[in-house]
Amino acid sequence: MTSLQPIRGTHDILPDEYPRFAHVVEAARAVTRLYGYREMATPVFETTEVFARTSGETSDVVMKQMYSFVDRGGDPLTLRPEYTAGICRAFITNGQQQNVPFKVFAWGPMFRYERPQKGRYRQFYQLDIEVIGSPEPGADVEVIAVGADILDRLGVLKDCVLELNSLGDSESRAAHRKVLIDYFKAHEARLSEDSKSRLERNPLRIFDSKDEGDRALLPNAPLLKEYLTSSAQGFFAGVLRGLDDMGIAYRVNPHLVRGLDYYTHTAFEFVTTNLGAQGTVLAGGRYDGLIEQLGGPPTPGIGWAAGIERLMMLAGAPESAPRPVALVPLGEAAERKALSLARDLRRRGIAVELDYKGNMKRRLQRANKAGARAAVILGDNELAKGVAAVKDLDKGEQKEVALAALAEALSG
RNA sequence: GCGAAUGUAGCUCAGUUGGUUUAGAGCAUCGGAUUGUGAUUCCGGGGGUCGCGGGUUCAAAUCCCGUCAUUCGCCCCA
Repeated sequence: MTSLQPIRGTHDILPDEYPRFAHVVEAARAVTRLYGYREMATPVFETTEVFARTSGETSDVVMKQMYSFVDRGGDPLTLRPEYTAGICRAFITNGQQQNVPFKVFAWGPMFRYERPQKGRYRQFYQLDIEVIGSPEPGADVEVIAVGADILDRLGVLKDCVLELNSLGDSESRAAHRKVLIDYFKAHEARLSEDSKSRLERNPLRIFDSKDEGDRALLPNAPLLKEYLTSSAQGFFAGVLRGLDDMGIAYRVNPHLVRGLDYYTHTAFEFVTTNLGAQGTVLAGGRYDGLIEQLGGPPTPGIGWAAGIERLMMLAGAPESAPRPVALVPLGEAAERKALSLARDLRRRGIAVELDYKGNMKRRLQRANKAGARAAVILGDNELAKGVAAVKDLDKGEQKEVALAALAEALSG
């Protein structure tokens, strides 16, 4: 099969659409810079181990969503399904322990083998920030604030709700997990099929279930928050206090869980109802054990990821690019003169459209379509006088300008 | 992985219960009216394996089966 169809779940970003994409990245870049984050990038693929070990062997991402393959050298590799693991790997292998807190911003394509639908692709783009090496609740607050500010800059914060929860430390989670499984096991017959499979995998997920039978069991189910150690409780209280101090609105959702196993303490997501079934716009949490799992020294971390396509769907159109001027030479002498003239104007920072062929009518039509603000008409008459006819394409007014004064006349 | 809907020109769509020998429209595109002036108008041109494959029929864009893709939902997630 040599079909030219794009791979399922992939999509092209054509020039008409790209400014919206760039607008999202620019907003994130600007805000993260204000908070002292530095931009970086990592490879789009890693050894499979990097993702398998960190995301959790039983997570959906590892079990069925990874694009994995064996390369010619026989190594098992995987296209990154998320950014955090790769950045942590980079932190370790580049010896950045001396650089904590390691505050970074990154963006790029991610790959997940899923059924595509609105706001969900197999190759999609994410924004990502991480703070590695800060164990304080203040880091959680800052990371959330960065997310809120980016959403605000894009004009979508007002359509989002920040939900958060504490997943506690590993001690809290282990204790709770045990009671929770016992509780649901006792009522296993009433659980939905989905929840039965969630039981061993990620019992917390059952709290999210939409199934009637599952929901009936929830009121009496043991809540994680009752099993939080006092230090975990204190940590979460610190995060909430910081959000209050910053004036960031939130809703504590005791049922909030994350899909990746490495999260501890704070888990949060900005959700919207404007995206159909894919309500999550920006989500993340703390992952204090992750670096150690990867083979690094015990190092805390926190971060989030946001789907660029989802943000594009919510955000308004960016400001349009500066309008060019169109050069319209008539005749061979003028066409030759136009080459150097166009280059000179461009060097002075003026965007110039210059067609390679066509009569005047044709070129003016193209100038119009290119959104040009003015046409610079250059024919034998003008050349002889050392001027150009500059036509304002909005007003329709035309006047003669000396070639030497052209750049100045067009800068205004 | 599961369920449902939809695939006709570059785009948006029409195509009546299968039946008028070349499958239509608008927009877009190209050319001309106007070889030195961009809205508009007028005239004309190009562009279609009717998603793909098979089947039923005298006859299929239309009915049936399969397949691929898209969309929506479930699962899950950004």
